[in-house]
Amino acid sequence: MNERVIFHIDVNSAYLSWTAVRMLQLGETTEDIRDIPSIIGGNSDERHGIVLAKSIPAKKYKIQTGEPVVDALKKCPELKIFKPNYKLYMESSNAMFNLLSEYSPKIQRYSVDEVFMDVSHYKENYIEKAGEIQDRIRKELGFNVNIGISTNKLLAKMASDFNPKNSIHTLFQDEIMDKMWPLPVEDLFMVGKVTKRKLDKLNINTIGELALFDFDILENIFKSHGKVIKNYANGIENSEVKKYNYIEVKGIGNSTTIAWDVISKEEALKIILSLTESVCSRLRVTNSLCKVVSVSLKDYGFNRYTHQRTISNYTDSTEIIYKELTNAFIEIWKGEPIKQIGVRVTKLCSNEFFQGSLFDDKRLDKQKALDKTIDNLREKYGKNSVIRSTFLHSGIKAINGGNEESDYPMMGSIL
DNA sequence: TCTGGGGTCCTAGGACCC
DNA sequence: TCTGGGGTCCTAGGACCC
Repeated sequence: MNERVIFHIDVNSAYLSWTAVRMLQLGETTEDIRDIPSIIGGNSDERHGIVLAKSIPAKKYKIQTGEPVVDALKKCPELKIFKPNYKLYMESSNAMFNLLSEYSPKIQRYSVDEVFMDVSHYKENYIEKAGEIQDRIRKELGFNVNIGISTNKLLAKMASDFNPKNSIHTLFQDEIMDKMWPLPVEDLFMVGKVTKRKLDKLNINTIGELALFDFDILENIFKSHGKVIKNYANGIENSEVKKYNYIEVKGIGNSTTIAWDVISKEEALKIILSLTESVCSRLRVTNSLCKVVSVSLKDYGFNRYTHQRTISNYTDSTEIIYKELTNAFIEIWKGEPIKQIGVRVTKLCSNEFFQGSLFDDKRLDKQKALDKTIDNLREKYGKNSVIRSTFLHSGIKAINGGNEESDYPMMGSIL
């Protein structure tokens, strides 16, 4: 079998870079926010905003992705904060994807700012091509990317994480020992906080130590995950670069953290309804139906619990799904103050097989027509053009959530 | 440090069937 | 009646990713 050549392209501080480029393009500023301490922060007006992306100067103040905006400001009072703009990110991501598509038909969007591509057809000149891609993205789109190169997706991804930023790195099989094995074990893809803690106990500190560790012991402790990380540490991974539109979405969900204590059933149900509205409209936009609905709650101790219910028939009806979620909520809520509420639908299928006979029921037909009409109005006049009267003066957003990023499927845990 | 929001996959236990 | 073993489905929770 011929060896493959895989690229992993990763945008350097994507959200911040894209915001910087747009501001310069619009002439809003002559200052490049990549050169000053700056962050993209979520919902800084509410209490729960966190840092989504940071500039390199901000990094010098030890500001970290994921930490509360409030804390970041303490570390650097002159920090400039910008709101996230997911529409812009999708546009930027699309522009990069289109450019990259010129180089290979086997191209997989892994997340909003990461792409895998199989470029095995560039036999000898792949390094040159990587340089060309990097230059073109910088000149035509205005931002920097890292490119990792190897024979499989895992190694390409590990390589694109290497420093410095804005660079091209290879990580072929014969380079694993030198370039990957000395790294701390938590740098390995799929080694998170919990796995790291267990590896500590085994005195496994580097990727190399994991690679050489006894397999039976790992399998005993980590079950199937043991095999995954042992293989990854040895650079073994052979999944295909999947054309992204072939991957189906497994579930659709939205959740929200509430700025106040939710202690009444009525209030909680209103929030659930607002989340249901956005989940169901996403369901209908993708021509999908669902069979399982679940509600998840987080209390103030940050304990999360979920409850799911199976519906007798596949549906995309806001009314039916909301009714099931209401029941699910009543069944689990213990009456304690709630900090976060989430709604999710799974067991999806395409609606094309369900048109006609199954919807002979006149009442269902009517509901379907109503949902469709509302979707159309919202698309035409904005999502708040039609809102339920229950939300008037409630202080709760009529439609909560949505996901501009999910116009394409997201990543899975297996590359 | 006091923690957003979107996902996927895996596991274990219970229900139910043959 | 109180006993097998295998298979599948459902549900809750946990771990990981961006």
